[in-house]
Amino acid sequence: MTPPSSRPTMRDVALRAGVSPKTVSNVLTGTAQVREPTRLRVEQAMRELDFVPNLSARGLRNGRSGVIGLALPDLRAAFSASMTHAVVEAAHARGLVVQVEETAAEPGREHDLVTRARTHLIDGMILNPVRLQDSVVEHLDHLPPIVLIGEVEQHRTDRVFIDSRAAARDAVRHLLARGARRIVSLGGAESGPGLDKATQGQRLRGYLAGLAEAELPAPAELQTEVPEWTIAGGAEGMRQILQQGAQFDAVLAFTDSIALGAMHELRSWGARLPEDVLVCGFDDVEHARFAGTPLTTIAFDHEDYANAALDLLTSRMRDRALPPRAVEMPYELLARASTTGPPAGFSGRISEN
Amino acid sequence: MTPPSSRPTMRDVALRAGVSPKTVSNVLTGTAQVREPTRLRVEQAMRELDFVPNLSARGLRNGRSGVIGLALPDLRAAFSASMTHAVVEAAHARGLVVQVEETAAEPGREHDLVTRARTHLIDGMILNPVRLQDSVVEHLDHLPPIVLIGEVEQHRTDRVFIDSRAAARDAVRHLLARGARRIVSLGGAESGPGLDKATQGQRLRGYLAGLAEAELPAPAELQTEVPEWTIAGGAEGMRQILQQGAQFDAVLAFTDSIALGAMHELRSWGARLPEDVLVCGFDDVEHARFAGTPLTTIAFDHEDYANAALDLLTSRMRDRALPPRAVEMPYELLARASTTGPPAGFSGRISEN
DNA sequence: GTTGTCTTTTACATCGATGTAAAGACTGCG
DNA sequence: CGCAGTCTTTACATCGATGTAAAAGACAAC
Repeated sequence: MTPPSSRPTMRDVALRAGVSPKTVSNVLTGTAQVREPTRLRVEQAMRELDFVPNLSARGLRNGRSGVIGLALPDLRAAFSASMTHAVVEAAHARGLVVQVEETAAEPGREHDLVTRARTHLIDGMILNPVRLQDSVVEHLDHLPPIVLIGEVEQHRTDRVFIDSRAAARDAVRHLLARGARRIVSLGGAESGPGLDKATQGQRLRGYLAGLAEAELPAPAELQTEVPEWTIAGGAEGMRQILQQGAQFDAVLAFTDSIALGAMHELRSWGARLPEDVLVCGFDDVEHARFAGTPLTTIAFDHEDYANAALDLLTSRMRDRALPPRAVEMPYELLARASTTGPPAGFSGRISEN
Repeated sequence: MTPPSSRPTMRDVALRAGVSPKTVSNVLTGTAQVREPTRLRVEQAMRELDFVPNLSARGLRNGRSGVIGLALPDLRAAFSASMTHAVVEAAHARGLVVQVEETAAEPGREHDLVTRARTHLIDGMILNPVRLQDSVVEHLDHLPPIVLIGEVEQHRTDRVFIDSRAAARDAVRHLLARGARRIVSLGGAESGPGLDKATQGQRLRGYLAGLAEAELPAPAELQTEVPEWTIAGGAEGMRQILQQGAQFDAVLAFTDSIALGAMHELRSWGARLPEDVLVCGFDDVEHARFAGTPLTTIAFDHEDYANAALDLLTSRMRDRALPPRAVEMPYELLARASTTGPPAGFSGRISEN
C-alpha cells in the first residue's frame, strides 16, 4: 500500500524547473551558490507546485526534526499555561516547534516520556520534573538533550531554576513581618522517591528554614499536601486543614493556583482575606494580580525563564559535549493585598469574630 | 557531515538477533507472523540495545508521523489551557502526540500555519480559528486533515462547536431575567475579514438577538472590543467603557478570562458584584468557579469537546474522502453568584450609592 | 522419498531530502 | 585562443523503516 501522498516533491520541482533535485535542495538550504536565473526558475516552480519540503525526510537525513518537547505536570495549571506560551513563543523565534506532553496524569508517565523521548521525533526536551528519579538521568547519554526547569538537585543535566528555597524563606519572612505566626504550607502531591529533590521539596525546605530562623515551631498539622497543583487541588487541601480545625493565620501556597483555591475555600468558611488570614503564592500568573483579593506571590519573568531554557537547549543541541550548566533566574516577592497584615487568625473549629 | 546518530537501528538489532532487518520490522509492526523463538530473540536484542524506532524514518515511509497540531489563539488564556489539556489527553489515548501553535501573536500566523501545515510533520490539525479566511480553506485538498473547533460559518471542513449564538442569547435572557436592562458585550479583538464568521461574531449576534427579542436597544457604546482575550485584555476593555462613563447594569463577556478581568476592573472602580453589575462569561474554566465572586458562565464539557474533535480528525485521517461533518456539543448556563440580581447599575461617571 | 502447501525469512526497492564527489560551464588572464 | 581556477550542476549514495516478491524452510500426505 503506497501512501496517498500526492504532494509535490523536490523531484517534481526539479523537473518543472529543468534542473536536478540537488539544485532545488541548494536553493532551499543555501548550501551552495545557485545562479540567479536558475534560482528564480526553481522558486517559480516551487510556487507553482505549492511545494513544501517533507520534514520527515529532512529529519531522517539530517538527524534533526526541528521539534522540541515540553513536558509539564498538569497543563491545566495556570503556571503551565504561562510557561507553555512563553516556550512556544521562544521556540518559534528560534525556528522550532513545540510538542507538549503531560506527566502528572499517570504515575509512570514522566519516566516513560524521558526514556522514550527518542521515539518522539524530538531534538530536545524541556522538562518540569515532579518525581524524576535518578535512574532516568542515568542513561542520559542515549537521550536527546534535556533541560530541566524547576529545582532538581542533580548536576548532570542543564537546568534553569529560581532559588525556590530562598524564595519560600523570603515569603515566610514576609508573612512573619506582616504579623503572621502560624503559617500553613500548602503544596506537594504525595511523597515518594525523587519528590524531595524537586520544586516541592525546595519550597518546603525554605518554609521550614524561614520558621527556624525565627525560632518558631513547624507543627506537622500545618504542613499539608494537595491532591494536585490546581485551583481545585488547593481548595481541597485547604478544606482538609479547616476540617481538622487547625489554628493558623497565614498560608504559603506552593503555586498561585493552589493559593487561589485556598483563598476560595477560606472565604467560603467565612474567613476574611487578608484580615483573618494572609496568603502568599508562587509564580505570579496573570490571575494572581486580578484575583478578588490580589495575591502576594513570588514573581519571576516567565519569558526570560523560557528563553534561558531554550538557549541552553539549542546550544546543547549544537554541542552535546558541553558541561552541564545551571542558570539561576532572579525572583522577587510581589506584595499585594493578600498579605496586608496583621491577620486575626482563623481555624475551622472556631467561627470568626 | 554524517549526523552523530549513534543510536541502534533495526539493522543492529537484526544483526544481534541473527535475523534480517525485515524480521525485526515484522516483530515491531506485527505485519507478518514471526515464530515464537525468533520473536523472543529479536525482542531480547531490542532490549539489550535499548532500541527505539526512528519515527522520522517510519514517518517518511508510511506518510504518517503520529503527530497532530493544535493551534489556539493565545495559550495564556484559561480556556486554551483547559483545551490543551483535554486534547493532549485525548490524543494520548489514541496514541498521538500534540504539537502546539499559537496564532494570535502575529497577524499572519494563522494563515501561515494552515497553509504551511504540511511542513510541520503533522498528520492532522485542530484549529481554533479567529480570523480564518476563506482563502485558506480553498486549498484544503493540499492540506492535512483539519478540524475546526469553535464556530465558523463554512461547510468544507469538519468542525466541533457549541451553538455560541444561542448560548449568548440564553445568557442575555438570563441577565434580563435577573433584572438587567443595559448589558455590555465584551469581546472581539479587532474587526477584519473572517472575524464575523468566527466565535466572536456568533457571540455578538446572539447578544444582539437576545436584546432584540426583548425589544431592547443595543447601543453601540455598550458593545466593546478587548485588545486580547485574556484577563488583562478584559480589564482593559472594561476600563475603556468605564472611562467613557457608559451606564450599564450587566456585562456579557465572551470568555471567562475576559469576564474575570472585567470583574477586577469593576471592583477597583468601586462596583459591587453582583449588587451593582451582573457578569456572565463563556467556557466555564476552572477559575470561574473559584473566583472571588463565582462567575456565571456558559459551560460545556471540554473533555467531550476534545474527544469529539479527535474522533473527527482520526476518522478523516483514515479516510480523506468522508463528507465534511459538523458536531454540535451541548452547553448549559451555569448560574453562579455573579448574576444574583437585580443589579443597581453602574457607570464610570457616577459613583455608586 | 517426493511433491505440494503453508509458513517464515530474505533481498531489494522505496519514501524525500541532502552530502559527496565528480563533471560541466564559465571567468579572466596570458 | 587556450588553460587554470572558480562557480554550478549533476549522478549517486545515504538516512531508517517497511512493503513486495521471491527464496528458503517446515510439515503433511501420498
